[in-house]
Amino acid sequence: MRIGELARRAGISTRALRYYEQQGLITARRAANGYREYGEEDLRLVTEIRSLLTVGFTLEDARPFVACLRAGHSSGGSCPESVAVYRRKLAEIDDEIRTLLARRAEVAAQLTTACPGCPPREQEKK
Amino acid sequence: MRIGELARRAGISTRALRYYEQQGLITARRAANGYREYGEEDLRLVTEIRSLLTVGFTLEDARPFVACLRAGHSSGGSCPESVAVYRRKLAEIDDEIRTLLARRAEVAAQLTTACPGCPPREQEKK
DNA sequence: CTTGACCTTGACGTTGACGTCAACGATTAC
DNA sequence: GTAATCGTTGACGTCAACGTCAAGGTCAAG
Repeated sequence: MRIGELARRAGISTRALRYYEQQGLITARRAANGYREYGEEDLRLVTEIRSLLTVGFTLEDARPFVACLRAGHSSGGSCPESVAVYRRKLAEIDDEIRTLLARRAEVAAQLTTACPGCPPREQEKK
Repeated sequence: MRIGELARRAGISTRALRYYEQQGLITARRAANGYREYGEEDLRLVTEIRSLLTVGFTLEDARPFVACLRAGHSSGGSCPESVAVYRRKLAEIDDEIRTLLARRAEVAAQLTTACPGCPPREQEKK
């Protein structure tokens, strides 16, 4: 399939696909006229990249997952490099959560200080 | 005082001060030679801006606080516009926290799916 | 007089993942 | 043949809060 079809099926733009290729995440063989030609396995790669991006991974983070899939593994996350990225990401997310909780407390404190009558408006915990 | 001294006392760069001025957050009278001249109240403004930025506010968010201080209030957060920003920020922070918690769960789930033997490594709740 | 420390206004670089032209060739439909 | 729809490679724009030159003026000390 060509780039337009892959883009539609993956739900992204052709620009994004060319960008991924430029970043070395995916490759495409070329038809005689210079058009990019993709197979089903490329859709798989793009899908993996997308799902990683939507949970906050960078393209750089996605590299080992793509490599894992291309190495023949059924899951992009089953290689040790991918697992390492998972762990690092979890740590990063935990850090951000802690930072945000601290900020929230700080802002709430400033609000009650500056405006003693204002209701605190508790956050519901899940 | 001139820009260098204000920068030192506020703990920021002169570039940042010029940037704040360019964004209309602070103003400076000019000496005969063109140098910016600041007073103690400007240090107060800059300090307010800084403390807001460090808790995740944008310069745009800081505007009403600066206006509040310049209007003569002892606290930048005691004006209704500032309180509105406080509330909006709290909502934004809560949103981000929720998003991050969802992401964390998602990533943890993917990790255990891709690597069933890997220890979950629980996050400590505070 | 000249160094050195300060100040001035531009103006480009940073970061990530693309969006959005521009200017052009290829293919298909009619 | 020609219009519509695809594809190609650049290359600049986006967003925030500055960092980092560049090229030059100002001022006190020695």
